[in-house]
Amino acid sequence: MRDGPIPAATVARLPVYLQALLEAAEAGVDVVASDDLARAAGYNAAKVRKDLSYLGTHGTRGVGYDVEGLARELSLALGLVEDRPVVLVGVGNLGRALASYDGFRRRGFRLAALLDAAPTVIGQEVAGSRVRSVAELEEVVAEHASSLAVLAIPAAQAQPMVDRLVAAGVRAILSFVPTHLSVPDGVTLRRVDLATELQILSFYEQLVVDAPAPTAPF
Amino acid sequence: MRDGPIPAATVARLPVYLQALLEAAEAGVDVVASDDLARAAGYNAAKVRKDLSYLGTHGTRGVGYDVEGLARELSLALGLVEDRPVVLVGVGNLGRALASYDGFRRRGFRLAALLDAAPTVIGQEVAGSRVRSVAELEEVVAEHASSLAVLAIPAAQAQPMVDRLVAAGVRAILSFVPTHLSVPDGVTLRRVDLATELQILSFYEQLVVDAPAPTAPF
DNA sequence: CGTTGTGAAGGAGTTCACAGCA
DNA sequence: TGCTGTGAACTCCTTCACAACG
Repeated sequence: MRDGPIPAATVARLPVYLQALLEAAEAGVDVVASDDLARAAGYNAAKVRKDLSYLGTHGTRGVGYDVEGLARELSLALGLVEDRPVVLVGVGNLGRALASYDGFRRRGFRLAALLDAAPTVIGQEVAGSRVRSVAELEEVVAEHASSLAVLAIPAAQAQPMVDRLVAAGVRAILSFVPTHLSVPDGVTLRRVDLATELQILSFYEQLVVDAPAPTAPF
Repeated sequence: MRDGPIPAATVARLPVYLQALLEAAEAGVDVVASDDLARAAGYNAAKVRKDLSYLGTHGTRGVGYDVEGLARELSLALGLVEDRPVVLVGVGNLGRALASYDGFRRRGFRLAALLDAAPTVIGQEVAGSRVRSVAELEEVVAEHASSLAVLAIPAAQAQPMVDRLVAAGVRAILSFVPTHLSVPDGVTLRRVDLATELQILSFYEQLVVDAPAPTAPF
């Protein structure tokens, strides 16, 4: 079981397992077999067991995993012990949406501050918070002890902003900026690019149309 | 070079290359070496060359790749020859944001229709379109010949909606629903879960804090 | 008996390293 | 000479298959 670090591919699945477990708990289930969890998460049983084995988790042979206990272990592994303050930089269309999106709140994150550079936006009330000036970034990060930031600003201003966030103490950034951004070692950046996702889908959609029918002679 | 299908990992990077090439073109560059492209996209030169080789692309040895030509080839490979009509299902907080997000438009997609189930939302003007009833889904898909859909509705209604979209002729779905959804063979579904992304970041952020400093006793 | 936990096998993706060509 | 294109080596991830065990 435990030896080196948890593989990145496994880490990316842990939140999915957690979500599936919370749904199971909601439905009154209190034990799940790896196969049940696999079905709910969209993977397969072997993968589920291997993934969970990295946590040193113990299910019960012949029975399965305790839903509540496993959910607790996953939350702990992910560092979700309390509501984590997140700073959102960029309150344009997308930023505004993210601010209103209650999925963050429901899954353990609190948007502690909204920042923007535009004078017309600063001072506005968005999703129950007053937008502050990005000039106050360093104070805001310190004030809330935020180590997570969400970035939704234009590409041109993004790299300097990343550098400022890192200098201010942010250790992980979720970027919606459609450009490569560099961070130093010890800081994690994940990029979500919505148009890229559609383009990937476009590739496969088009493939299916072009390809010969895989089966059946009509 | 070309043999079997293009690896999924490569497909997921093609839009990133395309984006980098468009930026280069914007900046007046007309030839890039694999190393330049790698730097711009955040990968490495060997990966770039191997990826492009699957397209049967030919750069010029000793010189590099023609920016405009390669961008055209990538667009073609991705099926981005024209503005593709996309149907958005779910005009809540997130859906509203997606509707207003101009990244889709700028990168070759047109939100052809916005659909929702809530009577209070139907008929509203959102991002310049009138929201239509989800009851009209089948007509709307046929009308615009949309093969792509974006799904931003609550988890509870999601699977039946996926089934309806597929039955109506949609071949690729970008889902923001935080649950596993099944699609038949020949239909592609990509899931983007914003809270999951933050949870993954949380894991790494917390790791760094717990780990001993990797170098230098400062 | 049923399900976990895990070595071992297999497959996918990445990187190396260099021959081939402009 | 410089950079592409690509087999081969390597690393990472997934799946198999079964012993271990409640």
